[in-house]
Amino acid sequence: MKELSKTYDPKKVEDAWFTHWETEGYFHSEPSNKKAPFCVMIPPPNVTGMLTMGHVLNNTLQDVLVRKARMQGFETMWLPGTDHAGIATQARVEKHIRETENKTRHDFGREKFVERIWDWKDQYGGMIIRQLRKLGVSCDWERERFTLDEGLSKAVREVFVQLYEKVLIYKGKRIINWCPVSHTALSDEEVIHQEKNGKLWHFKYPVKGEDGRYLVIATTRPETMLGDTAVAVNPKDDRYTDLVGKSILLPLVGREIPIVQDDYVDMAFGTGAVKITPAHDPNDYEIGLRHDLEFINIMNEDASMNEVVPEKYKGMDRYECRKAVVADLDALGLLDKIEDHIHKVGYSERANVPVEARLSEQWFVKMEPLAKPALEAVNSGKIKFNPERWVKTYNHWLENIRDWCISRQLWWGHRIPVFTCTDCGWESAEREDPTICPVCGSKRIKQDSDVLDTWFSSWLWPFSTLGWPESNEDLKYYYPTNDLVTAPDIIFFWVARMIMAGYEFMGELPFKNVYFTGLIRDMQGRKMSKSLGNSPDPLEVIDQYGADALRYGMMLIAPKGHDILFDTSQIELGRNFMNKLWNASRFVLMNVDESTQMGILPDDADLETADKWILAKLKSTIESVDKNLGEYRFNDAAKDIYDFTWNNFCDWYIELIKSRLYGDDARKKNAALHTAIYVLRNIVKLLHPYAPFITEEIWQSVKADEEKDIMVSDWPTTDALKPSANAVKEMGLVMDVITAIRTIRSEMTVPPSKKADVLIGGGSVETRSILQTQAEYMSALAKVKDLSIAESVDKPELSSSAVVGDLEIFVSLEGLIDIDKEKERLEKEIASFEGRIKGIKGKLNNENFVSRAPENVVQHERNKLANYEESLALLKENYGKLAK
RNA sequence: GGGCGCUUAGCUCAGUUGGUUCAGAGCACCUGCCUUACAAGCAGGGGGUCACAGGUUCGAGUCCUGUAGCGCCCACCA
Repeated sequence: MKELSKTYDPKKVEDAWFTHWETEGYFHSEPSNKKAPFCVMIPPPNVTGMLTMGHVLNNTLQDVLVRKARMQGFETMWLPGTDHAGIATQARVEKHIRETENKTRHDFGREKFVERIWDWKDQYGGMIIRQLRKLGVSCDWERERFTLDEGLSKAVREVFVQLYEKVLIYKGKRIINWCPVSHTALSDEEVIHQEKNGKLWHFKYPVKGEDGRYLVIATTRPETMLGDTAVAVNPKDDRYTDLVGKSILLPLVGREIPIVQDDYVDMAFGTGAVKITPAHDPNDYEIGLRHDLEFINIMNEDASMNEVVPEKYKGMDRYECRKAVVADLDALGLLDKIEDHIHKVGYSERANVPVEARLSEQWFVKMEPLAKPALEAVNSGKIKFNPERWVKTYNHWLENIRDWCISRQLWWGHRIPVFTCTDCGWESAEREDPTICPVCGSKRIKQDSDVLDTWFSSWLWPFSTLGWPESNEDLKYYYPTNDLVTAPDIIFFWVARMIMAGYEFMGELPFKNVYFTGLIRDMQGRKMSKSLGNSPDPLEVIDQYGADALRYGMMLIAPKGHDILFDTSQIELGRNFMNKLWNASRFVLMNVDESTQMGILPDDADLETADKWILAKLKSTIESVDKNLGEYRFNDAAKDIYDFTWNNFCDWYIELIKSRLYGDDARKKNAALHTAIYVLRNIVKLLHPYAPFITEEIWQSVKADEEKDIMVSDWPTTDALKPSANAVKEMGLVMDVITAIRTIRSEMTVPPSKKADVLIGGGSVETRSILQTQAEYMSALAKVKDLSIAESVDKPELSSSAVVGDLEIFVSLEGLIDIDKEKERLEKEIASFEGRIKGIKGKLNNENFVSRAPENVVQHERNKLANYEESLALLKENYGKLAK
């Protein structure tokens, strides 16, 4: 027999078990014709990433699903991997090179720089994968993929070509979101709108040919006036009717620009006159198109002013220029007024600086045709969202979907496979790099220099990782996958697009269920972030409490899809539970000897009420865990196991069997011990998906020799467990009596060492016989010396009393009873019963209740009333005896 | 401007089909215990008008309407 240490030390076992599982090949999956598949694709973390609490939550949830499925006999495959994260990774390496070598990417050139990123990736990247392993997650590590690896790159290229050929990918000159730090275009989803306190500047624009007459415009972006090519008013605005057709002499620039009419202009906002900068604002761009205006780009890639602006402003940063323009207009007497103004400013998701609207040529995916099947799949219920409310968000986005800007002016990523001939202008997207132009035969062929948005590879993840576009066994077997677990903040970036890609390229849904997690916040409700320093390092938490404690604690506080306020102290709960389980196991194992058989249930004839009771509780626990996990109620299932283990098994059952274990009757001892082992085996199995390490460790001591490791064992069933209503009822009674005695003892501060005589009177013959049978339990658990049970008993002179239903209980407390305390106790009890009785009487006196409520409900109230009244009578009687 | 969510004990939160202890858990607090599995523990206890106002119902923490506060998402008002 294996001796367990007194406190559980996760450090001693966790790494060893992980290595063992990996060596045994438990993580790996291959298509099987005997088993049904269960497949989960990890949301690939950024290759630059470090493990956060968000990852802990997300990956533990997946591991719970996966480990349970594996135990249930599915051929289970959880595919891990990382995302190349274009902007983030490139920026990281650029920073690294700037800091270590004081160089920029341009010092290297494209090819060399990309090589440097690969070097960096090999050296520092994928840290998060190693960290995930510390968490114990059971991914198929042999199948790890990277969005920029060869296979996935091939899938990306195939998809691009297909969409290009269907003209669902096109190149267009548009106003896009431009990040002035990363120097690239961004998609709409990569822009975060933040509310800011800004100003609304009112400028006087001189009307040409009308000396001293001005048109006052209002703007939040003074610096862009250098690129103004019109002023617009609403056609219905009669304040300005006479100005239409006239023009403005643009101050500081001297350009003559027209005054135009456009419905877009809101007469009620500002002055009703708007400056139009078609190259720097999406609305102005539309107006520019409608009125055939000039498009003047006044900025460089870094949002500094370019050479088309007047000399003075050239090279200025946009905000520096803003100050200068305002000052200069003021000096000219053209600043009318400045108002405070709250407005939304778009920030670059990655670089956290305001984005610039920029007119440029980019590649787009036409989304509307892809959205249709994706909408249908979710709304028909083929794909289920948990919680369901995210369907609305999903629908809203897809119903108003806009084309996806997929080109990025970066070097790190999948290069756009579009080639043009410099001689004849031929252009095409190609699966293989062409060497000569198929039209004119020229060898002067250029590939587009941009790369694709990172999400353009992520949206293929559920099938590109399985080898698509090659057809193969993996793809046939594992696709469509089962569950996707992800945070709701990437519902547009990723979830919706994966569904679209699934239907477009595979003709089928990519997964059947989506579980949206909550966001992890700190106790003040703030998002966890590096800059706030409020994000605990999961590895430190693991070091302190163990991976199981972290995982289990996290699951226990992770309600269904709500944000989570996280504090490390909450993990203590998990740690305490692991230790409790450890010690319960230790206790059971201390009683094991060579004759003990693991995994058998004793003969029915040998089972005592307590055994039947714990087995009945186990049965309902297994059922509840199954039900809750089936509904993605991870926290409820975790709580089921906790309550059963701690409250039923440890606090009651183990205490109840001690006398048998310590006694001489081998048969009784065996029944108790084997029941305890049976229950414990089921507990560790139920808990294994949540806490894989400790359960594997304990399992080794309670498994039969021929049994496999717990990770690949069978999920608990209730097949061998019979419900036992009698045992539950009987134990309930015994536990109530024990608690009543304990309460008296505690309230009278009887020292635990002191045993007391107890008299129990009243009740039915049946009740008394139950108590008589279980007398030993009461003696042991309530520290009773002599116990007498009779139909009627006389209250001992110096005693304290309690009432349990129609039973009265006297605890004889010579020398310890405090009459005043006892009086107070009973008065409180009496008041409590009187209150309850009053409530029920009120109900039963209500004619409507009696006539309209279901019979069983009414009957239940009547029973309750009768019971309470009986209890009250006994209480009053005893109180009367006390008073005299 | 639309949409979603939250409000239950001092704190963090459960509460699934309206009705069996449905007013709960953990932490914190109070009392007593190093009782040979566990002080990361054991036994007992105090503590809440379920945000507010209406409504439906025999019956509402639970369903409906409205209000307030907080939070999030989406949207081109300069």
